[in-house]
Amino acid sequence: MKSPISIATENFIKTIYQFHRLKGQDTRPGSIAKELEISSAAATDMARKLARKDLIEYEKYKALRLTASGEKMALGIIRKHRLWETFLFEVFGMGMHEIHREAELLEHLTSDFLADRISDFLGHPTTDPHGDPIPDPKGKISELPGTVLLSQAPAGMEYRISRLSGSDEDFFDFCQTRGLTPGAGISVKQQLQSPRMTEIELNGTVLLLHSGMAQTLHVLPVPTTTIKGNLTVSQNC
Amino acid sequence: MKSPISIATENFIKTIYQFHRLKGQDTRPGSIAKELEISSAAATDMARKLARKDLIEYEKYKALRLTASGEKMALGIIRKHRLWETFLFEVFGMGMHEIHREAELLEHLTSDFLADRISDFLGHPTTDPHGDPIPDPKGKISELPGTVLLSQAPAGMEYRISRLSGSDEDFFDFCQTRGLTPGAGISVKQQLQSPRMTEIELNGTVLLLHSGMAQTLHVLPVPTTTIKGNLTVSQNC
DNA sequence: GTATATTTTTAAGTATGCTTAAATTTTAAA
DNA sequence: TTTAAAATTTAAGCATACTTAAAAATATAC
Repeated sequence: MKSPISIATENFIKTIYQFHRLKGQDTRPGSIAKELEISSAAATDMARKLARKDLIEYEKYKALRLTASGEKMALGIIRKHRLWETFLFEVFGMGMHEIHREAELLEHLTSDFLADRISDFLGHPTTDPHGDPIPDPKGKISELPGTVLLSQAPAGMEYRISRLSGSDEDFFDFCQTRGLTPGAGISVKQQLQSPRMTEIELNGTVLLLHSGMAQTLHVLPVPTTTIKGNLTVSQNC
Repeated sequence: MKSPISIATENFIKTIYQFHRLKGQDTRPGSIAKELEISSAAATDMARKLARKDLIEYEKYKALRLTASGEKMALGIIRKHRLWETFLFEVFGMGMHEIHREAELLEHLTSDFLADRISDFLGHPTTDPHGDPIPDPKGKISELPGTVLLSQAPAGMEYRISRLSGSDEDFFDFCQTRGLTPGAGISVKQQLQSPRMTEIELNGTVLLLHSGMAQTLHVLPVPTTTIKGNLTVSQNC
């Protein structure tokens, strides 16, 4: 009696994966609940149910952890999400905030078959427009080692933007007009405390970003040589 | 307190619309239940709930009828379904049985915004690959007047295929190899009784179709002149 | 280290969307 | 027209996915 997987379950599993692997955030029921805008009680309830289905390892009062099968499911959903984002961006020319909103829905009713057709059509891309890696059909994902949050990047070094993990329109408008796109080269001038801000330079312009912003930008340190101009080519080709 | 529309509700409303308007079939709870593979009790239950939301007019023991608002909803879903089918067929080159299966899912999580983007991309098509009309964004649909089921088409006349309303792979394979596509010209030779069959000719070949088959093919009588060859241009351009 | 605050869990309850079984109504047949 | 068959409705029940409120456990502050 294998019950079909619900959208609620998919979102729950996906959120645990993202909080754990991508953001290093804690994965206790309360955090997941906040993200999904449900009560903590509902999250605990869901955790116990999914533990019975062997998707989550659950111990009272502990953080939630995905099982191998739960992780595989998460990667399948993320694959569909990122393929849709890439598709809507490249083929329909939709904006960065729009593609996320639509992919958030489509990911749940997309068959593995269709996901593969989208991937074929796009020429099997390895990253989406935000710079996030797209898992392969088997759930293999090539995370870039060495990527750090801009807010935690040591000052006095050169970096390349690897990801924009925000989701609202203003954020992407700002990034686009300033040239903050995946692949762009920047240098971090200073990490300021109280208020926490990050001073960066790109294209000869100095930007002072507040911590919220600096936490949504992921960067990759660039070996040594000076960066000239704004490289728009992705580092993941 | 407007509750969000569920997939179950959308399928229920859509089925009533299709049974009523497209097939002339009866729309009592039992018929809808059979189509959706749920119990009659569940269908009655759903009908009463949707009547409270003013999507259905419900009287005990009577056929179900959509309200204006229910019909508008149905047309919105059908628009998304047919846009997706057209898209998957034309852009991804997917087969007729595959596009239906995928559109059946995607239609439920597609925003009006995205539907319009798909329509833009395709150049605002008016019919899908089955020959079915695509409702416009306001729910206006241009049903072709005079379309009849092949099983009910008087013999001794010329017709043009207007729709293939089947859904399984074998059906479409047969239609494709025989040239039975929307726009193709045929002539009906005889309507046989016991067993009910329809004898047609197309491309100089005589085909004897059983009633189940002849009920899934919709045709449009052609005025007078003889049809030469297989016209593949749709009549809805 | 104890008190307090926070978080998690349990408990009780609700709406949706189904099920099966029994009762009722309608339809069709003899 | 009375009866039998078929369909619909009602009733009781279940799983999912939530809610709020109270209880229990954990974490933090003094």
